[in-house]
Amino acid sequence: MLELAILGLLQESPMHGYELRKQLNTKLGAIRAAISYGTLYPTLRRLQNEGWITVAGEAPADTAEVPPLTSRRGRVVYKITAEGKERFAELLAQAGPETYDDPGFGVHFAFFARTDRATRLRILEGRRRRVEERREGLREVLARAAERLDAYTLELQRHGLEAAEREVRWLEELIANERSGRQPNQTEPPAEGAQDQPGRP
Amino acid sequence: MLELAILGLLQESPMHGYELRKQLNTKLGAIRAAISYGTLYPTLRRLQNEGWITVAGEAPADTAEVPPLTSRRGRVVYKITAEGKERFAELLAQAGPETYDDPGFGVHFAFFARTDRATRLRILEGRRRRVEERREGLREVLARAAERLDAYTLELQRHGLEAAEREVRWLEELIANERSGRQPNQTEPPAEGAQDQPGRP
DNA sequence: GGCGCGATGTATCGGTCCGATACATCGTCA
DNA sequence: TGACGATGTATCGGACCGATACATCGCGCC
Repeated sequence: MLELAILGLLQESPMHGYELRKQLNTKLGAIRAAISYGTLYPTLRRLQNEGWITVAGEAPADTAEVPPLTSRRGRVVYKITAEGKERFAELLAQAGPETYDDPGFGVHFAFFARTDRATRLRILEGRRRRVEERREGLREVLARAAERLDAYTLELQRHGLEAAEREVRWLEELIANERSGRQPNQTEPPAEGAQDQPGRP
Repeated sequence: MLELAILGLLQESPMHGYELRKQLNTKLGAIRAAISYGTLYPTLRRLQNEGWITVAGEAPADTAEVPPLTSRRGRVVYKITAEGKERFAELLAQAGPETYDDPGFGVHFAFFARTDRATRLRILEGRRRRVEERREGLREVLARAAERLDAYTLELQRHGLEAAEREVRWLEELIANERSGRQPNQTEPPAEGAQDQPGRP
């Protein structure tokens, strides 16, 4: 979940916590509201203990990616390790849990550019199945228990049903695109160097 | 959150945990996937300690609402207290936290039939403001950081933006309906006895 | 000259909720 | 008789959040 996102962003460049949170929010802004520091810092420590990331003291001026901004002080810069890259690939390949409202799908999707097509298809189809199940559940409630629910609850179910139908259509489109080898939109694939190998660092 | 939903359902009739979970799932099916027992039972105990609910031993056969099904055994039937009803009204009146992806709005909405119009409008408008903020944030990312994100991440943002726009329209409609005194759909108001007083038991 | 104020930056704490798991009873169908 | 699924209660570890605390920096305003 958050572990996957952190490793994915640190794979692009080392960062300190504050910057990491900002990038996390723009990358995952469509999924979750804003990641909390009460989650971020303990998770960073856990990743450190597991050996997936290391701290790189103060921000070194020799790295062109991170402009030193002001002076050197408090900032703790995190950097992914070789084991961390393996862990990232491992997390990328496995789908999240079976629940509908799990944000794991969105996080996986946000890193689809680093995933191979077979895994993308597997995850998209798994998601589609879950949303379809939810859709059927809502339809059943609306068809069979409608008279026992008040107008507001019914309206809520209708809205949820419409959202589920919409997401299924979206997923169908994405799956069709994947099968025909196209990108999700008309944009050219990035084709930059040294980040197209999903599994082996 | 869950406390509000439990008190709301127990207000209608006493229930044991298993049945409570089922009704919770149909009532809130459009919001959350399925409430876990690891949440339900500790919450029930907490509500009991606070005095909002009491356990009613075994299922009494004299209550017409709860058919005894099989024999009397393990089942723990929960019942709301007078203080619990006050607590329910108090929770109903106050809006949830300020975050976008909080399920509190949906739970509130599911009990709108028990809320007065002013509170309904306040909650709907608060929700609209939050979704609008999220929508603006996504638009900004799509307008200003699009070239730094890959095609999949962009597609995710687009889908999130569309969902946000859609929800704003939905909320506008609901707000307009509230202002003109209509129900969310064309259904007649229930008009059953003794449950139209939102605040005072 | 100085003073406040918002952005930057790290960190903890209590609480909510989830997924997995365990265990026991009941009715049904083979 | 015995396997199986539905019913039913319960605990445990872990993920994540919201509030809070605290410190520094640059900038504008008086």
